[in-house]
Amino acid sequence: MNRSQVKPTEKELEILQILWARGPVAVKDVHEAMGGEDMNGYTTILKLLQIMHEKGLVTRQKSGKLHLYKAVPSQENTRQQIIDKMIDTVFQGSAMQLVMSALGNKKSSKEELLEIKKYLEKLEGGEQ
Amino acid sequence: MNRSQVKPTEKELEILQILWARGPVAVKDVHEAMGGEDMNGYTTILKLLQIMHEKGLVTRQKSGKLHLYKAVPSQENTRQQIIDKMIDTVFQGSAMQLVMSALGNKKSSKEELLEIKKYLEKLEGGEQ
DNA sequence: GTTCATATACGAATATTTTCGTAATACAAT
DNA sequence: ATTGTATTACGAAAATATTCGTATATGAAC
Repeated sequence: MNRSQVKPTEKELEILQILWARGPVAVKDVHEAMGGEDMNGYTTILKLLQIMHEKGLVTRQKSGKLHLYKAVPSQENTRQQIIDKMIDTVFQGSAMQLVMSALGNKKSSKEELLEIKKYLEKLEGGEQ
Repeated sequence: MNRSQVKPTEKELEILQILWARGPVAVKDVHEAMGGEDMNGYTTILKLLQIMHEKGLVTRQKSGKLHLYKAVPSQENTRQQIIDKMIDTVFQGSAMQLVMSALGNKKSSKEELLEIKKYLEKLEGGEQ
C-alpha cells in the first residue's frame, strides 16, 4: 500500500491535476492549461514545478532543451488523503455525512446515482 | 439561500469545528478543545479568534471579563463550499468520483452504507 | 561559431498564515 | 485602593506559499 504522505499546496494541487490528466508535459503546457499569462506568469509556473521537483512531487526528464514533468503521487492516493483529512476535520469522521453533502448539493444525474448504488452494493458484498 | 462566501484558513476551520460543536465558548475552551498548551499557545488561539472576528467569521459577546465566541457561517454552508471546491479541483467536477473515493477508503459500516442507499433513493425520487 | 528564440535557474520580493512575547485591562479578593 | 490572577490587545517574528525579474543556458538556424 503506497502511502507516500505528501501535502501539496493549493497551487501545487492544481498543477498535479494537469499532470495527471496529460501525462508528461512541458512547463509551457502546464502554463497554458492553467489559463496562460493572464492567470499566472510563466516563470511562476516554472518555479512551482521546480519546487515540486525538489519536494519529490514530480519527476522530470529532458527532451531537447526542455523538461517534461510527470506527477509522482498517484491521483488515487492523493484524493484519498485529501478526502480522509476532510472527513475528519470537516465531517467529524463520518464519510457518510460527506457523501450526503456531496450528493445533496451538486445535482448528480440519475445515471450517476445509479452507478453509486451499484457501487454500494459491491461494497456491501465484500466487507471485511 | 445564504451564500456568505467565506474562506477560512486551515486553522480557522479547526476552530470553527469547535464552535459549531459547542456553541458560544471562551478562548480557554477552544484552546483546551484543541489540545491545550502542548498543541498551541494560548495567545495563538486568542489571536486567531481575534482575526476571525475582524474577518466576520465569528461574533463575540462579553461575559464578565471574557469573550464568548460563536461561529458566523453555518456548518452546512461551509461544508458545501468546501466540497464544491474540492469536487471541481480534485474530482474533475464529478461528485460521484468523490463519493466513491470517500466510500472506498474509509470503511463505512454496513449501517452507514444502507443509510446512504436510502438517501439515494430519496434523491432519485425528487429529481428536477 | 554567432545570433536568435526559447527554456531553465536563481534569488529576492510579496503575500498569507501561524506563532508568540509583552503590555494593557478587567474583575475579584483583600 | 492595592494586589493578584485571568483575560484581552497588539505588534512583530517566523513560517509558508506565491509571484516575478533577471541572469544563464540550450539548441536551432544561419
